[in-house]
Amino acid sequence: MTIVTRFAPSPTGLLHIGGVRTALFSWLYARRHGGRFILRVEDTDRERSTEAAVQVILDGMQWLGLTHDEGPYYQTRRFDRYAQVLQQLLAEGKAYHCYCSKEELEEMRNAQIARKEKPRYDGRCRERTAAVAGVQPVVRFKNPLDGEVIVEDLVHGPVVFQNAELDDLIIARSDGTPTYNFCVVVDDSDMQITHVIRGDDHLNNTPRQINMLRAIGFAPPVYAHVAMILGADGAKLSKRHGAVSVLHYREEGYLPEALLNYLVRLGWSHGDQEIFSLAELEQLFDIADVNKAASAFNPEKLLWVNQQHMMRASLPYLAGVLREQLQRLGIESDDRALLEGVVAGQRERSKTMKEMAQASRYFFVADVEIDDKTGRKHLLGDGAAMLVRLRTGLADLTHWTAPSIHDALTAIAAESGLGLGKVAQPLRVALTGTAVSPPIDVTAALIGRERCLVRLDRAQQWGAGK
RNA sequence: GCUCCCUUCGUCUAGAGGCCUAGGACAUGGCCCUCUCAAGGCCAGUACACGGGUUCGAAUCCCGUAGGGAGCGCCA
Repeated sequence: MTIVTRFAPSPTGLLHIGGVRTALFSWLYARRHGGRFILRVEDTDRERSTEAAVQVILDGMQWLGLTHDEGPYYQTRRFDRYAQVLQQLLAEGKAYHCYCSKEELEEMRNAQIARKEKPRYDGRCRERTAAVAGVQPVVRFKNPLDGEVIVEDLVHGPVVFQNAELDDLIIARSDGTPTYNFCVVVDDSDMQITHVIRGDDHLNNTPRQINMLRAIGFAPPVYAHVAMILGADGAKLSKRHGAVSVLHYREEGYLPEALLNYLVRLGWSHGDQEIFSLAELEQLFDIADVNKAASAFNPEKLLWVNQQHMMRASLPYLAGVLREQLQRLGIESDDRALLEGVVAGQRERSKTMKEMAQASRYFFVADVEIDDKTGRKHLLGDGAAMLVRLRTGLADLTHWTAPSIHDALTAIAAESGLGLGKVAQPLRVALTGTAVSPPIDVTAALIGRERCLVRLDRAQQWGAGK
């Protein structure tokens, strides 16, 4: 049997990390078993669905590399099919028209709540044979009155529901449009979904869906309800901490494989391993190993995972990402050698690619601006004298490479009777304008002889002006 | 209120009766390395929600309690 999974977001809000994680689980599960992964957009709520939200889903999935094998399907384009199944259910007596007014239903609910009962439709229109004049009826599914439904859940194990707890839910509104639970059932059956992996807020809907699936003659799929992701403070995820569009993480300089790695570790693990490539996950991931409990989103760990991936990724790949991040800062560069050199020098001191770009301006611009406080500390007095020595010592270097620059600097330090720090810091400030950069020899090599000498001159001028 | 779900360090997790005086990771503190900042290495502190059972033995099994979450829409 071919495994078929699906990701079925509704384009009413943002595609955030919670949705991404269930998408990842579905995608991984299909990959792992050589199955198919379907993308289905549940846009039946025409009031709240937006084109922009659909685009974020599509762009986000593409950025993450969670490619679908089928779709995207849109529920709004399948209304004919839903109507067809609806007619079939009505004809077979498995669904019925309900003429109850909203006021009547409201009254019923209030009475039940007053009696401390679970509010539910009592089925009063079940046996009605005649239409009520002037009322456009809704259609309700005839749920079994007794017996039980067992949801075979891959993460929770079997979960038992009594049919008596369930009521006859509305599957078509009075305007004829189908509702969520009904569409899902028709789609899952038509698309021959074998494994439904979704948030556990749907666990309670599952027995109803199973009953409907059976009514239309489809063997229910296997379910896996995964817990939601909580905010860093343990409260429900909100815009404050992470409920932002997944594309936000791209802007912030996270690598997609790192985000995925972080997300998969929320509720899943493989021994003591923390860092996984996508290829490894395809081999190792199993939905049955996913935890039942909700987990909190930890931004610090995401940062760490991101850096781990940065330190493992290929230079050409990261150079491309750095180039994009620099563009966001208004810096253009097509110098692949420079970009790769900067990545190699900066990746162990940057948590994100955005941070790397921000800390690497001096490699790409013509001139640097010397931070006043830093300059005063390193470029005046002994520092000023060192600038002179550096200028003469570096000007005639035969080869402008990190090793030869390093040799020249240690020679200057030795003959001055100073530590390397007294030599490197003035140079660093002169070249970068700041007190922080990759190893000074590497930094100088990347900036190049011409710009280095110019910057040394400028630094001297800067000091003279103080 | 009713139904369902969940509960190991601050956080993510390992743990499927003895290997647990509970392991790893992030974060935190200290030390080492060191031209800055990092990265890396070493060390430290901190957890089985609570109460009963079952058992020679329980984080692991059972039952309660407490706490948290979800659902109960002509929303998805």
